[in-house]
Amino acid sequence: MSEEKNIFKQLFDEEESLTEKQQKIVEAAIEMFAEKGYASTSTSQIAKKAGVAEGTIFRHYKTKKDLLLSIVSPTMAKLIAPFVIRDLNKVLDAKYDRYEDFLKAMILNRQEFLKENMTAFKILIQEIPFHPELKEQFREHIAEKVFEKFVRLVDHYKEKGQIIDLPSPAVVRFSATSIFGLLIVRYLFLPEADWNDEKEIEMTVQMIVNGIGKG
Amino acid sequence: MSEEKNIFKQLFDEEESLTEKQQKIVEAAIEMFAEKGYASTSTSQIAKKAGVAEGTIFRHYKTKKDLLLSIVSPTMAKLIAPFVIRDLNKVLDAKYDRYEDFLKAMILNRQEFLKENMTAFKILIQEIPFHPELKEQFREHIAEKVFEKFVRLVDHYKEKGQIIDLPSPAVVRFSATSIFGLLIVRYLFLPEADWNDEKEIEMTVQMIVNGIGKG
Amino acid sequence: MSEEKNIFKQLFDEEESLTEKQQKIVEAAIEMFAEKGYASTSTSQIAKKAGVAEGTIFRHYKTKKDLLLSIVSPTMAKLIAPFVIRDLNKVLDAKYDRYEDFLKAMILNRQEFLKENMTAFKILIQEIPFHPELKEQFREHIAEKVFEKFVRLVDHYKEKGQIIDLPSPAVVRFSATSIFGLLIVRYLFLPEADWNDEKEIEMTVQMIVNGIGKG
Amino acid sequence: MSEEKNIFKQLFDEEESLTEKQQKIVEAAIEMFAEKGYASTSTSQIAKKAGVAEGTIFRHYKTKKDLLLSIVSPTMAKLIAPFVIRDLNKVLDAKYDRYEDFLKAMILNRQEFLKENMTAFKILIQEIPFHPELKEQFREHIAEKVFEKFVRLVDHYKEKGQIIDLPSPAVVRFSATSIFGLLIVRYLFLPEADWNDEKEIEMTVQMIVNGIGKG
DNA sequence: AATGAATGAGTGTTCATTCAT
DNA sequence: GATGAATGAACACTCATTCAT
Repeated sequence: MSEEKNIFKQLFDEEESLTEKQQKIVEAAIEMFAEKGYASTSTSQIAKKAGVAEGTIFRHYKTKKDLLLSIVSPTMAKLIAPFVIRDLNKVLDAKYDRYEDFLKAMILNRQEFLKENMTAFKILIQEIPFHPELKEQFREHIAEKVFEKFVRLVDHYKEKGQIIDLPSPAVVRFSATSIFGLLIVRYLFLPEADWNDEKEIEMTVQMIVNGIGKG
Repeated sequence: MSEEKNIFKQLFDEEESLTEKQQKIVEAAIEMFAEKGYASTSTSQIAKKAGVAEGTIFRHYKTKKDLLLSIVSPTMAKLIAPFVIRDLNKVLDAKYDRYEDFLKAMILNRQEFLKENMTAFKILIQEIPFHPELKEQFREHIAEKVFEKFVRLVDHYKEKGQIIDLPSPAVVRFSATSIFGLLIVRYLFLPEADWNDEKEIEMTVQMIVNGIGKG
Repeated sequence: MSEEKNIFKQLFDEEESLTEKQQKIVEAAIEMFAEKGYASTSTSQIAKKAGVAEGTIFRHYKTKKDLLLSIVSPTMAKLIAPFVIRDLNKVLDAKYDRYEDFLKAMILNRQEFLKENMTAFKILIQEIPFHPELKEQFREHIAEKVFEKFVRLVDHYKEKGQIIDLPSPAVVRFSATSIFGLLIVRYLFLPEADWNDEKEIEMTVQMIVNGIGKG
Repeated sequence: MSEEKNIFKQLFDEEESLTEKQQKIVEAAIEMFAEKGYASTSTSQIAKKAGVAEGTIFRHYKTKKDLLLSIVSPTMAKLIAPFVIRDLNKVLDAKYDRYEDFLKAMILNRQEFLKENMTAFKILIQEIPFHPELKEQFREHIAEKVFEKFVRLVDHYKEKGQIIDLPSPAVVRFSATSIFGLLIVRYLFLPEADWNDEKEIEMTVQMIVNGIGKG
């Protein structure tokens, strides 16, 4: 619980009190980390791109890694925020009768977020493998909390008779990789292709729910 | 075409003529690149782990990047090898009546490969974003050739009446992300979990083909 | 002469007009300079320890070295103060018939001073070798004026027949190093040992006087 | 015991296997450390003065501090070497009937050593206060072993009736500070003055012995 | 008077690469 | 073929000092 609070406190602290220079540093860092990777981006390059002195970076962020985490931790927190609200099931009951509707709503919602945080998200998934702290945050928040919530959610729709009798973890994995597959292809692999987003989502949800086989 | 030749030539060159020291260098490099990333692994660390002098690395590989490519390019080539054989369709006709069977066979086959080349594969997907040459190789070989072949393959099964009438690229994307989703979760996220591989594949193919909806 | 005035002016300036913050800065600086040395102590560390902003230090002391000198120069001045009074010989005639008595009185007096200014004294002797200004002050005030005065003083007691016929400079050096040897061992090397100060002084004076005394 | 071995192993290892560049680095470092102090000497300055690349320093010495210790530890070891030979007392019995003779011999011997290692010795005493490892070495080797040996030695001459009945530690301290007082004044304070070394030693020994001698 | 953000030169150290042996 | 000493540019980070508030 305190962990959760922490991650969200970081989130808001940062959002508000960023000085102008700090803002520029973060922007430059995001751009460069995404393009060349954290390890291959030097603080002097960030400083130059941000138009500040190199020392200024270290006045705001104790280390280069601090700067990375200040970008990537809040992104992870915001990414999973919709799933850690306390009464998710109530929302679902009230608003989404069908798993299909829930999926569609969720994809749209997260797509909106990713569209605006694509670069930070890219950094997040690129750097997770190299930083134990990130791995740990990922494990704790996503692999455990969100996954578990999602499993219960699938159970919920199973009880309603909407989902076939396969193990819920497998269903969750299948749903999740299909969704993230779409979003990653859409925003990371081929971001400049001409997409009809709504239709792609529609089709993806349809394939998840109905599969691609005939009759 | 010459690119393609290149990639395969490298593949076989390497396999055969590796001296003992070279073998040790490559092994050490694979282990460290996977763990800490290319940029964060120093040639001196590789040399130490391989038990050779630092200069020896540069006798065999002109640059550090050469060493990376000697690991990663053949891996990409081998990974997609089954899809670039000239008469894939004939094979399919002869052996796999149903898309389902093809999928199952393919997943099993690639799983076998990944199991033995997991570390190199990990490096491959981790480093692609940071190296234009790799991006280009990926684009040319996978995003174009393999994807295209896959699309024709889906068309093939569509004509047989086995696949619903959605745009083939969407179907391919869906199939591919579901499969890679499984393999990545299985081998990269949770490699030490207790998996019943055969059953997972079974279920995944079933979900791709039938979806998760009821009735 | 103007130098001398300077050194004493500083001495009193400081004593009186120190603001509260300034006091804290000086205290923090003394503590840290003694422990880690001038060069290895950063102004930011001093500021933090003093509980003031870094800029505040530079409002009171133009440079970091100014801060050092404001600590060390007055200490040197006070240390040698008893020797630069104009009519030392009269005092001696009036009060100390024997060299022995003079030595004992002097050691006791300087010991009192060192006990209370040990840390600043430590800084003084540690930093003298690295700062030309301090070397110069030392040379001018101690190596010349005080030494010369001491030589005349030994001559004085020689005339009284109390000191053997060795060159006065050698006698002075011997007396001085014996005394400072005691004080340095006592206060810098083994400050927390259990000392019987009076007895140590007694013995040291006895050894010096036996050494150079006449029958 | 193993400590002792260590310190002497360093001593000889180093003496022999120094490459030409390493020799130059050490020479440059000694010169600069003595002049400006360890903390105020930068590795780039050392490199420049030694005529090598900065990286070369770190090929031979893992850190800047390693370089310091490689200079200063052997110096301390050699300085105290004559006192840690196993059968010091036998030597004394055989060669020096009188404390006076022993003192004279020892001063001459150590003076010879200091003359040739003055700069390293200067660094040693300047840096001891700032480096816990050096403090510890000093405490262990000098403050304990050598001091203790010296005390027994004074006891030895006391039994022979040559030294007055004052506590041996005080006698040792007095002798030692008088001797080091001479050597420090001679070699550090006023190295370029015109000294009659033999006569100074003669006088100092005389004053010490008169001071603590019997009859 | 006091602050603390900003600076840019400088720090110790690591790097990929070269080359004489 | 293999070595490892040597390089100098680059690295993350710290420094004393300035100045607008």
